Amino acid sequence: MDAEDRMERAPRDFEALRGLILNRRKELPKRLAQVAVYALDHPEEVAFGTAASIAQAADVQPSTLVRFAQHLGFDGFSDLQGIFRNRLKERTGNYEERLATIRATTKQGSEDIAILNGFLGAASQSIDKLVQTVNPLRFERATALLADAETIYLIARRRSYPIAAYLAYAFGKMKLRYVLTGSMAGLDPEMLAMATERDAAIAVSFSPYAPSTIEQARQLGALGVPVVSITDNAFSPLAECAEEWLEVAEADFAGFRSLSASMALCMALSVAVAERRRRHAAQG
Amino acid sequence: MDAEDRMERAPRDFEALRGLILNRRKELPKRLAQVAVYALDHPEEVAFGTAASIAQAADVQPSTLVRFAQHLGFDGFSDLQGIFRNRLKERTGNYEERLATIRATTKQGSEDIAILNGFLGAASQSIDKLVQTVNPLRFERATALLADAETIYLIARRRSYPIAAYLAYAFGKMKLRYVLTGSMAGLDPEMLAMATERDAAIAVSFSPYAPSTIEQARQLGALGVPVVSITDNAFSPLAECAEEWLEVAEADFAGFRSLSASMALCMALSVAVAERRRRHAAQG
DNA sequence: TCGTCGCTGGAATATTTATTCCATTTCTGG
DNA sequence: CCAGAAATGGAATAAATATTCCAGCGACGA
Repeated sequence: MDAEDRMERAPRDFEALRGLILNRRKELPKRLAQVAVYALDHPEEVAFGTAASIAQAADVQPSTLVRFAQHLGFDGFSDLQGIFRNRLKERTGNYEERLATIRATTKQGSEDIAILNGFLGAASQSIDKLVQTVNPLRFERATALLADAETIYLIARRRSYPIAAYLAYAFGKMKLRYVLTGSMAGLDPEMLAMATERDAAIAVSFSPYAPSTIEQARQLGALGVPVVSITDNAFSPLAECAEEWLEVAEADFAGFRSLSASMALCMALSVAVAERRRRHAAQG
Repeated sequence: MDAEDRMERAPRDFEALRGLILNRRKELPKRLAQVAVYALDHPEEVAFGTAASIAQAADVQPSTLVRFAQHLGFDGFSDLQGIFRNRLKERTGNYEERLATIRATTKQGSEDIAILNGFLGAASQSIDKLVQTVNPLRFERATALLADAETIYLIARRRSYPIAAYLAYAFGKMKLRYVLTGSMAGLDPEMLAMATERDAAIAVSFSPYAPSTIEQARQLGALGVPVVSITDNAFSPLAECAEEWLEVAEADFAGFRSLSASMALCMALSVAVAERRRRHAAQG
């Protein structure tokens, strides 16, 4: 019975395994479900890791891995792991193949896929470019400046607004005090008027620059509030009026500029600021 | 001397290792040369196999493998095998190249720069992974589904909210009718109740899933509104309740997951939908 | 031709890694 | 609320795997 079950159930290829896990997902006990999620989320780790390392990463006991495998009809964990390894083996030769497939698909007229590939390409390119061109010194100065601030004002409109929204989320998570402008119509000037020299601001805008971003950055600058700006060009009005500025040149596809590099930069900026404050707090 | 040699010689990445083996090839004793040839010829076997299995395949003794590794400056066979495994893990386009650049920068830099490089690396990796794993068919179906909708409801909270904010911007630009949820406190249910089968929705959420996103996606699903969801995992509640779903596995740095790939995917999705409508309008 | 030195095979050992087992906890149905 | 069943954690055990060691072999120089 048991052996028979195993014969019948244990899938021998990854897709079947994936399907089986997906089906069983709901009827799986807590820890086994945890393993299921981890396994499908981190197939490489499962393929290469040891039972102990995977168990630790998935926050279960090694024995749970074995039980999970047996539950699915495998002999043991090693048996299950074999499926994950085979998948990787098979896939390795296929990378070029896959790219070719994508290209072929594109040519044979799926415009949707062409667009997707275009944007992925643009994103990839933007990040590469940022890696190459980022000025480390400026990034450090910007971080230091923001780490010293009491409250950080976030200024971004239109296309750049998602970046400010992300910064707001991250700052909130990390307990850094911030104020997001542009949320309540018409009240921004009053809110910004309360900023002091001990605060700071992040202004984000790319050509064509949103007038209100520029205006508010200038207003804060006039109050003596140090402004860190993120923009696309040394001649940007934001570069002029900011105490410190960072350049991000996003590649575009079909006239739509990527946001990927700016997003990565801002994520790094927020974490770096939090980290610096933590260090500072620990020392002082 | 011996230890010093090891320090200097043992390469830490596959390309360097390959170069080293190629250089030494001629001055290597017979059996070790045999291993060298086999290793470069069957890197997958070396990555996955055990010392015994590889030894058998290469027609040498297991101890020869250890000697080979040590000869090259590694601690032992396992150490050498690690290089082969990492290569398979990281094998994605020009990713290795990028990482090399990043590593070089990181060494000479401060912690701030390390953080920046970490996020850029994660972004890069996420995008590469999306390129490899995206399901073109699903992307097309999602596009088609959204192109047919009258109004598109955008559902995303917390970390995913910036993505919805971007979609709102893009849809606005392209004159696609949309409704962004979560803006006015408490009125979402009433707003969503007005959706019909002729509309559609995009729901975005990553683990840990925001409860209100799930709830609203389910509410719309129950009304017969087709939902396209963007999530990180086949087990995501969003994958279950959606008519069509797209998987984005974002890499993380220091526990903060990148948004770059999701962003690129959504940009592509919005443009593809607009483009499809344009085509359709031209035809019909 | 002999002795030395490095290479090699293979067994012995050490180490790592998977698996099993059982006491304890957590569910489930009455 | 209680019994019984299922699931779980963690230590004990078994299995596998890598590494070390050494005797024998073969090349090379004296």
